[in-house]
Amino acid sequence: MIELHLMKLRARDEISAEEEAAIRGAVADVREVRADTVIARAGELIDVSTILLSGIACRHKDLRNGSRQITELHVPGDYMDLHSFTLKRLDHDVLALTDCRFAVVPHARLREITETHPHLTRVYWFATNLDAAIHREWELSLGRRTALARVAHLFCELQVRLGIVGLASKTEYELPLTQTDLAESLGLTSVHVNRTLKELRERGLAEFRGGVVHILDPERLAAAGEFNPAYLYLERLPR
Amino acid sequence: MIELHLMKLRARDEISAEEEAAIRGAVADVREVRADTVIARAGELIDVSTILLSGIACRHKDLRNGSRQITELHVPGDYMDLHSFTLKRLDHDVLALTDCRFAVVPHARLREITETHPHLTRVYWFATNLDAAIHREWELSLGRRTALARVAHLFCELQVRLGIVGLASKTEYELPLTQTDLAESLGLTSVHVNRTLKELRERGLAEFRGGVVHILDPERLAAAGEFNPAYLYLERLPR
DNA sequence: CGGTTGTTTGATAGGCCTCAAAGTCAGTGG
DNA sequence: CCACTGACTTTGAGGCCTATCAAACAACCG
Repeated sequence: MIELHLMKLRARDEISAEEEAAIRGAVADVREVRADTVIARAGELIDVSTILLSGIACRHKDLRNGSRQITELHVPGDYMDLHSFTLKRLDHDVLALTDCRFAVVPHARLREITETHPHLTRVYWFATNLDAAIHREWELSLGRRTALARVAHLFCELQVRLGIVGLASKTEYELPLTQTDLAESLGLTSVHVNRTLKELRERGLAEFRGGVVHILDPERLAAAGEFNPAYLYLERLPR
Repeated sequence: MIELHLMKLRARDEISAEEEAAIRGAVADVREVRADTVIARAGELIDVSTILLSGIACRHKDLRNGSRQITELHVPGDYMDLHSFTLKRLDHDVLALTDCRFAVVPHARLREITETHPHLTRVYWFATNLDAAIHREWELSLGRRTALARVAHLFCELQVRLGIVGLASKTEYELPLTQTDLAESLGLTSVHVNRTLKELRERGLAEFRGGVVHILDPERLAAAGEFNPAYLYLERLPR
């Protein structure tokens, strides 16, 4: 059930059997929602966090004129709002972009973990710091990368993140998003995303059709996006 | 010495006398560097974190073509790289933008805190989550706000953050940065920042001269940047 | 099979970038 | 005290990347 979550954690550190039990024991509920459902709303006091089990979700913030910025995409295994445990409120919505299943973990149980499992606490602290590292990389994309490089970079990032939980091969993975979703992640318009996808295709770098990403030339795609996975912290170290 | 750091923490939660002692006891050293010095380098294994005592510093990431994106500005009282405690390496440089003084805290002492002070651990976890919230707000700026709104928003953010530690009044604060520094924070060129500052001045919203920000009309400036300080979590809550 | 959602293409516009040079100012040294 | 220097700011001209507006096209669905 939360196997993918454990895979993600174990890609970065060792998780003991006892810690695994604590993680499993923290889950109070599993829920399913349809695409377009708000899973956690900005501004409200929150007392649970959620682990994505299947589907794609996002964190987003909107401007008054209706334009939307997705600040991170969530893949299965991700804690979508672990940071609400200490923040108490969110500064963004968490939105299901596809139908989603997720586990619900009461903050009270996370608090117990911080009182009794220092190492697991650090592992979860790490997990939120990893989210922040992704935010920083996206700031670089949004601030400095061209449209083509942004798309290329995102496709590389998702290949790695989905690969960790067994949902991507080297060259292919499902990504059931619309071009508008991509645009809102990349700080572009859907029209320009469409043209940029066309260019990626014509250059033989990657294809995006029917909710599937085909990476045609991994090396050149990574080069086009200046993708360096260091910010995803793919090493097992004691945290 | 780390008074400003304590002010920042106490704006968000209560810190007991014993916790304060633990915070103070964690400091191993105080150092000073000149402007343009790298305080922590991306990619290296790190075993200390640093608290900014005076000056302005930043986190930044660069592209190969030399363009730079500052992902967060640090003001006195901020932990500049508390996240390196769990990440072990940084995905970005920490750079002094002005002459800076900072306290050095070995990770070993942070680890002791996580073993013995669960509440203080959560407070520090909160602090890194606050950094992430700032990253998200900057993603929104970089992805969706106009140049004018970006500058306006940044000036509002820094007024609040410097105000918390007593370094800003409602309408004025020192910000000894160049227009190039601002450009690298805002995803713009220095030329365009210059023109945008001119427009802010002509509209009677804010002035930036000689390293000082004058907010001429706080309400209209906040409106121009669509600034809502909720993402800075200015409420004392048990974390 | 009309309605809805999402994709694709075309034409035009504009915000910001690039390149270039002049202006300002503090600091330095003769 | 005044050239000289270097760092930063300011302004101008032109261009490009991406946005905007619009419409055709495709795919799915009740």
